[in-house]
Amino acid sequence: MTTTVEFINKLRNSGLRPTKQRIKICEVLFNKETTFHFTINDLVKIIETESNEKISLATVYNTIHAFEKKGYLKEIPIDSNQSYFDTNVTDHHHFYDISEKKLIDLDQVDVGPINIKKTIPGKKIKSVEVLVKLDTDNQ
Amino acid sequence: MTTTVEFINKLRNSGLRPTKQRIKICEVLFNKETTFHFTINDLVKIIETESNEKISLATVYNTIHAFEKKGYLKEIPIDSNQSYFDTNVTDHHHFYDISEKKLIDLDQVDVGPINIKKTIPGKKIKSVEVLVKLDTDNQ
DNA sequence: AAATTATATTAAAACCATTCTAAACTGTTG
DNA sequence: CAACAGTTTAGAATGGTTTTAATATAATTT
Repeated sequence: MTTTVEFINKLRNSGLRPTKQRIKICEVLFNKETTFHFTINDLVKIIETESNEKISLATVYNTIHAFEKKGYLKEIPIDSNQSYFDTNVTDHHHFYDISEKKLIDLDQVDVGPINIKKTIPGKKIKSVEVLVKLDTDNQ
Repeated sequence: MTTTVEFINKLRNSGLRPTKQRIKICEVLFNKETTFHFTINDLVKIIETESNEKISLATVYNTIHAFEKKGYLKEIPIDSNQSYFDTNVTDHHHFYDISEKKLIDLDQVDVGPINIKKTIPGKKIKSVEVLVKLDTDNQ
């Protein structure tokens, strides 16, 4: 079970003071049984439904960005005008269901090892992400 | 050498009439020795510099979307609020240089075969894209 | 615990890539 | 030439994200 103390640690590690709003964000993000994908709008809706209180967009963006920077969240690259985030920060990949605009986790095992054979001088690889786009299969 | 006739074909295939503006877009996109990556803003700048005439954003977006739909261009998924396109429509992948915000092609050979072992009922794979993010290597 | 300082929250405004709109324009056809 | 269909355009609208500046809260100092 995740405790409030852990949330406070995550916040402090991210350079943020533990406030009521931020702890609420933590509860929504990190107190679930499974990891999940979300947009900022999704998140705001969940928070406001669960807590029956409004939260400012600025606070949410602030906190999410700090968490992402620290590695407590991952942003998933999709060619969309909306950012998708993942509370699953282990190394893995994604299906993207185009028609439903939904993400589905793809374990590393389901993709196999990827060995990038090209290098760029002065640059090092930070991440390798595979995005598999899915279409409806109308045979 | 690419000719105007080919541009007209591409346009007609994409359901667009060949107009002066659209042919200009084709010249910028398809009359280069190498393929390249661009944002809409990049493209507009190139067009206006090369032709010394203004072009409307709406025209550019229209044309680019029609080409993308038809497969004459590819959109590259990056976690950004800006869309990146590629005139290289062969199957390949990308490096993304985070600090310079630049894309670099990664041939399939440089990545190796990717075999997705998971399937989703009723869905078929439309594309498999690998994005390798690069950081500055300050040992 | 009060006072002080530093940081957070907020609503609203600003920003900016993209899309939409409605009027003017172009080209084609009868 | 008139009528029609599709095109271009500037500017407005949209929508996700960021910034702002006033107010509130948390942390630190006394």
